[in-house]
Amino acid sequence: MSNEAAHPVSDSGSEERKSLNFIEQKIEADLAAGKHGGKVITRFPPEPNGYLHIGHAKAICVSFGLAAKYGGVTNLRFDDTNPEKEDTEYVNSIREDIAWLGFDWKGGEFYTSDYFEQLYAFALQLIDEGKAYVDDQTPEAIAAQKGAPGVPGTNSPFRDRTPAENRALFEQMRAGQFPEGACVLRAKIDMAHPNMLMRDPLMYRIKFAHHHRTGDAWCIYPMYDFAHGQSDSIEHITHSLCSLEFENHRPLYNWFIEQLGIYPSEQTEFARLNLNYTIMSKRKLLRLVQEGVVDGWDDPRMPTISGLRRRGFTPASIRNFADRVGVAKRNNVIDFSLLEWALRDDLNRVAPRAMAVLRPLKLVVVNYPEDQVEWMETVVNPEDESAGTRTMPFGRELWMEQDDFRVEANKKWFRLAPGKTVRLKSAFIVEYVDHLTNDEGEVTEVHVRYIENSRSGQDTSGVKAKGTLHWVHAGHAVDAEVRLYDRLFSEPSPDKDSEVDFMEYLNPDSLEIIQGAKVEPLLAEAAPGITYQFTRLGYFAADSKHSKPGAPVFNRAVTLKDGWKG
RNA sequence: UCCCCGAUGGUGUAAUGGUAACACACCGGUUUUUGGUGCCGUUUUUCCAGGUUCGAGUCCUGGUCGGGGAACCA
Repeated sequence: MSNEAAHPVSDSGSEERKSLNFIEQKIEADLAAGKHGGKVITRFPPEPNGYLHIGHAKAICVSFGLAAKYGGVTNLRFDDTNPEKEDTEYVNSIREDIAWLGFDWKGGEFYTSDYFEQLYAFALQLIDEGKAYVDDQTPEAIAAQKGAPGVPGTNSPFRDRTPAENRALFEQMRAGQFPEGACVLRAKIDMAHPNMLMRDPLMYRIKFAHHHRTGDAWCIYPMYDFAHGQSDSIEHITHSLCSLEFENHRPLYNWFIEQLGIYPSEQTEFARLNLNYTIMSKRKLLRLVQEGVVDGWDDPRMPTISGLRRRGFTPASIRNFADRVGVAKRNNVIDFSLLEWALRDDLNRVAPRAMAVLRPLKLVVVNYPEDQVEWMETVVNPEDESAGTRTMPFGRELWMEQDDFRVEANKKWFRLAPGKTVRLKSAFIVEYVDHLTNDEGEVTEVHVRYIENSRSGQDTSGVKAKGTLHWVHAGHAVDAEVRLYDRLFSEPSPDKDSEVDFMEYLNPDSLEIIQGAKVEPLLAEAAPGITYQFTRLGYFAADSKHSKPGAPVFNRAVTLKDGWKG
C-alpha cells in the first residue's frame, strides 16, 4: 500500500513541451541520421559501494527516462571493478531504490565483473598490437613521470617491451605470480598529451582481494577507464550518459573503443544535481552514518533515496522534481524548496487527510452533553472526490493544538482567544467561554460553547468563523510519537570551504521528537508507505523502523506551506 | 603553466539569427469549513569588449569569471 498504488500518477512531462534538452536534441539528431540503427539504449552504472541519493535519482530519471521516451531500454550495470569497496548489501539497496522510483531495467541486469574475461582478452589484443605494456615501476615513479598540466611527462623505461614479453608478463600477472603493486598494465598512448588522462593510463592493477561476485577467481582488476567504455560497447549502449566529471575521460573512452574496433558507444556528459543545505558525497554521507549523527543510511534527514522514502516522499514527487530540475551542462545548485514543492504538489492530490494534534491542549465544549459521542463525516481528500469520506468521533472533551490558542490576540488572529469564534473542522462552530491556567501561568484548558445549528454541512446559524481548527476527540485519541525534521545543515553549502569540516555546519535542531501527540483512531494502525496530510500541519508517514500498530511513530515529510504572516 | 566545459532574474531551465519565456522562491490580491489547494497579479534577467548581420542571448575573435582535470578510485 502506498500513495502511488492507490492513485497511479500519470508521469510528468506528458503535457506538450516543445523545447528539448541538449541530450534529447542529440538523440533526435542521431535518430534522424540513422545512427546506431535507430536505437536508443542507455545504462545506469552505479558502483555498489554505497546507497543511492537524490543526485543519483536525477541520473536515473535521465537515463531511464530518455530511453523510455525514445522507445529504448535501459540496462542496470553494477560497475564492480574495485572489490575492496563493493558489497552485495549495496547491490540490493540499489535495486530496491531504482524499482521504488518506478523504473525497471528492461535491458537487463549486468555486472562489469561479468566481462572480466572479455576485458582480459581486449587487453591481450592491445598488447599484441603493441598498444599496451607491463610497467614494473612503483606508483610513485609512475606518478613522477606523468608530468604536470602544461609539462609533458616522460616515458617509462618499460615502455618498449616487446608484445611477446608483455603478453607473457600479463599472463603471469593474472596467474598470481606477482605481488600486489609489483607491476601494472598500461596503455601506450602519449606521455606528452595535453590531457593528463591520455598519458599512458593504467589498465590493470594487481589486487588479491575477494570480489563480491567473482570471489577469488581474479587477482588483477581493470581500472574504470579500461572497463566502462568497453562494457557499454559490449552491451551496445548507444547513449552513455554520465556526469561532467567524466568529460576529460571521453577521449580515452573513445580511444579504447577505436583501437579495439568494437561497437561505438558514445558518451555524453551532463551536470549532476546539487541541492543546497545538504551534501551529496557518498564518503561524507558514510561519515554521518558511521559517527552516529543520523539513524542510518535511511535516516529521514538523509538525501538518500531510502531516507526520502522513509521520510514519506513519493516516487512521483522525486520523478517530478528531477523533471523540473532539467538537464544541462552548467553547474547548478537547486533550492531545497523545489524538492519540497514537488512533494507537496503530489501529496496534495493523493494524500488522505487525518486529524492529529501535536502539542495537545484540553478543549471542553461546556454545553455539549457529557457522555455523548457523535461521528462526524468528513472527506478523505478534498482534492480527490473518489477518495470518499470517513467519520471522526466528536464529544465534550477534545484535544486542540496549543498553538491555536492565545490569551491575547489582535484582529489578525483567526484562531481561538478570548472573544473569538472558530470552526472546528468538520464539526461545529464554537465560541470562547473561558480558560484555566496553572501556577506558572500556562494555559491548561480552554472552555468553549458550541453553536448547535452550525454543524458542518448543515450550518443554518449564520455565524461566521474566520478560522478553522483541527481537533481530536479525547476519549478516542491515540498517543503517538511524532518526529519533526528540519534541514540537516544550517549552511546552504556545507562543503563550500575545504578548511572547515562540513560537520561544523550540522543543524542542531534537525530533529525534534514529540511524545504524546494525539491522533485520530484510524492512524493507530498507519503503515509505512502511505503519507497522510495531518490537517493544517503537513504531511506525515509512519516510520518504517520504529512505528508499531497501536503505538505509531510518524515522520514529518514536509510542512504545509504557511501563508500566515502573524 | 597546459587541456576540457560552462556563463540568461534570487534559484533552475527555455528561446536553435527575428517581441527574452516557464517553473520554484519572494511580494500582493482573491477564493476557501486546512492561514493548505486553486485563481490573478507585481518585482527582478542575457558576464565584458569588439566584429559579422537589416537584426545577436544565439554566430566569430579576444578577455573576465566559475567548474573540472594527475589516484594501482569510480
